Amino acid sequence: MPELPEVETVARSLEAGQGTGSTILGRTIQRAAVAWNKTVAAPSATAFKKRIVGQQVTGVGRRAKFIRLDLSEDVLLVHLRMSGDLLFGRSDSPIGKYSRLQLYLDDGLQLSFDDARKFGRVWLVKDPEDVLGGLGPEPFDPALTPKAVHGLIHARKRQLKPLLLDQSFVAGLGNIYADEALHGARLHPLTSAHTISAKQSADLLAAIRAVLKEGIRRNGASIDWVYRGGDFQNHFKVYQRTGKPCPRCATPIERIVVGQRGTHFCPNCQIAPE
DNA sequence: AGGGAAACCCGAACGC
DNA sequence: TGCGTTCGGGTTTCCC
Repeated sequence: MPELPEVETVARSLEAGQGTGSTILGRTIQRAAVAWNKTVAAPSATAFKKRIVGQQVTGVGRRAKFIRLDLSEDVLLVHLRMSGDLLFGRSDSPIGKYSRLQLYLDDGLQLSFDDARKFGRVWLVKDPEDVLGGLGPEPFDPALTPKAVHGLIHARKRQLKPLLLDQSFVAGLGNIYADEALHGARLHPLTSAHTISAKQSADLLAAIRAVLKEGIRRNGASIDWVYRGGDFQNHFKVYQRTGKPCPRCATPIERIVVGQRGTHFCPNCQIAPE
């Protein structure tokens, strides 16, 4: 077994089944501790613990913003929301101030779900579709051709920004990536979906993929005081850059609120709808 | 169908 | 220094 640091952020390595992901595979959950009841989506922390103990990790993966651990009987789904973190380390590591759930594995290993703001949730379900069923396609799904995307967008009479955040439309975009993608495609966040051209739909799809790729390459964004190791926040073009020059045309970035969400855009590159 | 608002949280950043 | 207030992230739920 590879030498382990005390704790290690696990989310990134799970999808590929590399590193921590492969280290977890095959291990059995010996004991579970729930430090914040609401972290466990349902039905109760006691039932959750009773059910998960004894199960073996048979697979790891991701769907949209959910981390997925396949267990021998059930599937454990983890949503980090804003401030959540999944940490892997030795079971004798001190329990963090914000630890909400600990899973003790064999061989002295521990998987811990930490979350300062208590927004994150975990689900233990027989059928992951109970939780994931409503999600739209993955942005990198090959079936999502420019033509298919244009068909989907054109069918919607909705502002682009809330549409991109709608997980049932396309799964996996958050506020940062929606703003950055719209800037990349030179589309104004308030544009009605059904008014955009096929070319613009294709540009939007390309921009979504480009922004996600860059975010992944930079290990994600560490915003606020929540540090997770990534540095994408130093490369935002519009997000949280109100008043600063657009990297494309130097016009000051503006901030508006759309669907209760802070929305950043360049008023010159991203032309407002009539 | 789409939009708006509130609720869930709490550390940080602000105003006084 | 120490209060009180506001903010924002993702999602669900409810209401117009």
